[in-house]
Amino acid sequence: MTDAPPSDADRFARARRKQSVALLEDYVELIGDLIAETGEARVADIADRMGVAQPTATKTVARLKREGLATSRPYRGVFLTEAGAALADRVRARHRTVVALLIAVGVPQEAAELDAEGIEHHVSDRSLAAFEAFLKRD
Amino acid sequence: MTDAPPSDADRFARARRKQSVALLEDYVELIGDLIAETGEARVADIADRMGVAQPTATKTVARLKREGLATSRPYRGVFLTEAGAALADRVRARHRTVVALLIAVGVPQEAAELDAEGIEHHVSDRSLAAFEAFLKRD
DNA sequence: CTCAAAATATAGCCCAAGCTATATTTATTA
DNA sequence: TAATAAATATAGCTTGGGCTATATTTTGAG
Repeated sequence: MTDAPPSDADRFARARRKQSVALLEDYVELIGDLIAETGEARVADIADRMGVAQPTATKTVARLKREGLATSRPYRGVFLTEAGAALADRVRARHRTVVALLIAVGVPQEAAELDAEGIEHHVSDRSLAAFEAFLKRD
Repeated sequence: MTDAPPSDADRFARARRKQSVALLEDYVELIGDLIAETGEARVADIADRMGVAQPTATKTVARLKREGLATSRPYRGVFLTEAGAALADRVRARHRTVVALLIAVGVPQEAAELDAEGIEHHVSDRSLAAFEAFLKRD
């Protein structure tokens, strides 16, 4: 009996854990985007694109550094570590797949892009694989 | 130009708002379930099913009361207001639809039930309608 | 009916994530 | 190059949602 069905408490705990990394995923993806677009990720731009005040972005970047996902020096731009860059790639790919899946089942594009922002963080690898298989069908 | 495409900041802000009501939705649905199953919703049972400590459940119930979703008297069970019961019904229906949609696109049942717990809170009415239409197809 | 057990409430702590206001540093321009 | 503007950091506050420890109330057994 090593795999009894997960209890409600297990499911809720899992959703809480996913939520706690969601913000880190968003920041890492955004930093990767900014570097790709403009060559650097400045705190002011991160704050602007995330829709938060600048000190909020500074604080979250500090958390990214604690978690080994980013580096930065005072008054300078933010960079991703290897782990951060790898996470950004995975998050970006997953985001695209979620949007495509939503559109494939009939969700209008704008709603798909809005909803994907919250949904993506809760899509497990198993679900992601299923989404990809579904999108490849004829 | 009343409907320019939502900015990144808009999308993130929207996801943050959805997240802030997610916990209330879960509690309200659970309280409805407990009342249906056992005739009453006790704080200890809520805490157990949510997988949190009892004072955490007490505090969240207080927030439900502030938001007009539940009522309770000291040392007594928790009840839903009309608004709370209506929300519980909507949440329960949406949860079922999300699980069914995930299974319909090929997600294994267990993964579908786990992932739905986090996904459901970010599914807009437009997406929900699309899911229902998709599930009704031949 | 009393008293012990169970349930609930309260106090007080932590951390994350938001904010405003202000200090500090870097960059630009006159 | 000195002064100003822009960017970043820091301080300190709020709220939400966790926790443990403990007080209080209700319930149920003898």
